[in-house]
Amino acid sequence: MIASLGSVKLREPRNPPAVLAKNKRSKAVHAVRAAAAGSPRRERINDRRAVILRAALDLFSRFGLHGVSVDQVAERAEVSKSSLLYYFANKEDLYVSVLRDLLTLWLEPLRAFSAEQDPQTAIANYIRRKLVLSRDWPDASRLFCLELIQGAPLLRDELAHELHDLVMQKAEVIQGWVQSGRLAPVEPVHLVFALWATTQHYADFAVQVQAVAGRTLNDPDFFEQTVDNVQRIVLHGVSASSTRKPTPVKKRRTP
Amino acid sequence: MIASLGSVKLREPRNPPAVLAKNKRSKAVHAVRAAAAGSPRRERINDRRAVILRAALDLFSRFGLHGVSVDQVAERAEVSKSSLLYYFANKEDLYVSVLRDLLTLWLEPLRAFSAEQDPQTAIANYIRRKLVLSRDWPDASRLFCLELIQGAPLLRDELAHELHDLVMQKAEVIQGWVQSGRLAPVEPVHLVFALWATTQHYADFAVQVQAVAGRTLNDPDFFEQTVDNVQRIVLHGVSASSTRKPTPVKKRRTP
DNA sequence: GTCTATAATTGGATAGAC
DNA sequence: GTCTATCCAATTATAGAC
Repeated sequence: MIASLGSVKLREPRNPPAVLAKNKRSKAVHAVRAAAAGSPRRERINDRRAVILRAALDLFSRFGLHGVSVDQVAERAEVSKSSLLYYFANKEDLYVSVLRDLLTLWLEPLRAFSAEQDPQTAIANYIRRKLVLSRDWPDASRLFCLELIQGAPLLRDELAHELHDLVMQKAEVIQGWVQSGRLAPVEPVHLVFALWATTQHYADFAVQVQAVAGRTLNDPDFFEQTVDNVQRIVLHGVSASSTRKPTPVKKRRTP
Repeated sequence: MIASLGSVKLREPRNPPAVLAKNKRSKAVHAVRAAAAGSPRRERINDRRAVILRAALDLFSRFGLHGVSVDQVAERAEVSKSSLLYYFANKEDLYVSVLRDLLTLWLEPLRAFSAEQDPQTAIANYIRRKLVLSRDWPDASRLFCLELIQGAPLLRDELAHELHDLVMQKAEVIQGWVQSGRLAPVEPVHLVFALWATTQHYADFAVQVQAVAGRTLNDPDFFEQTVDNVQRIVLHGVSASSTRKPTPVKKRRTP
């Protein structure tokens, strides 16, 4: 099994741009594992691991577990294959290690919901935060999406517990907002799904967004336009009869 | 081609219901190759191709191009590997053949948008139609999603033309609705994205939906609840101040 | 058109030197 | 901890009989 990168990107040259950088926070994420670091030696080891994890995320998010060879990850991380297999027991261990780090990042914005907040503000903030994530870590979003689509065999347990519990807990908060009349009647889980879907879309389907809109979230103007529109749609809907702040749409180029 | 409902139920035994039928268009699509069909022999060949394509969709949508071997597709289609490779030049040819059929199906609901419609009805209908697709062909949705996430190397051209043109055309329709005051001010592409995202979510992330809500679109009650909630959110928003038809939420179990 | 056998390659994982 | 060399399983694709 397994395939070469070549077979996916048919029309592209080998050797993708060695750019990774960009993601300065990755270290923070992996610091979970670094736990009781301290000694400079530990640090170096964790750096090494972090570099490998970063490379793995980059490749797995684009080609999937089976679309990437251990060799390719090693090459991108600039370590030898054997060295990589010193840090991670095997390919799957590497893959799961990447995924675990993502789950925390992924669920973070939802945790912010709490009953005492103003629901409209909470939702507007959530949308912005999630779109920031989609902009800054699109590959994290994509890898998570890939895994979910394929039935999340490696995350099933976490989904069934951690995620389920969190959503149920927040569903109660939302339900409270509805019952107190501060939110229109809506089934909480569907609101959560709508929030996830509309925001992650811009990361997961960046290619499609680019094809259709000509821009992605990396364009600051498009980013703000997106935040604004998603907030409007979810909060006020597109129905003309809806009461809404009379925020006229600025004349914007839509390529 | 097209999918069986079976692909959602992940823990089931091999050999899904050999049902395919259902989509009579598959034959028409492959008729490209069949050229001047007609003879019963030609028909049998196309059946064979269709069975293989069906099996391929089922597997590719769950494991991706690289997660499935030609042998596995052959086994599921109940033909020998060599026989499969008689109908399709190679693995990639098979994969692309599956994808091409999907694009049409995928874009169909959007084509229905036309200026003379009432926007609210058009959007409500779109949501229902797309959710029907998500329910009945979840693996079609997923395979398309998989391909898009990975940058759609094999669909890039179609995306850049067919899809781009269609969306631009419908964006004008939406823009017209906004300008005539029949729709709240919204940037058309973002509305399109929101419609896609919220509806496909239920197919692509069926595992997550199952984990969180305890049900999927296959449950008729949950299906109607989903249609209702997505329509509300997109049309009227969740903001309590919105004018909305006073449709009280029926008391529903949310496991 | 379909099958069996097999060639040719890829890629995960390990052994063992340094 | 890191590297080179290598083993071995899995897979794509083809050859050639029927």
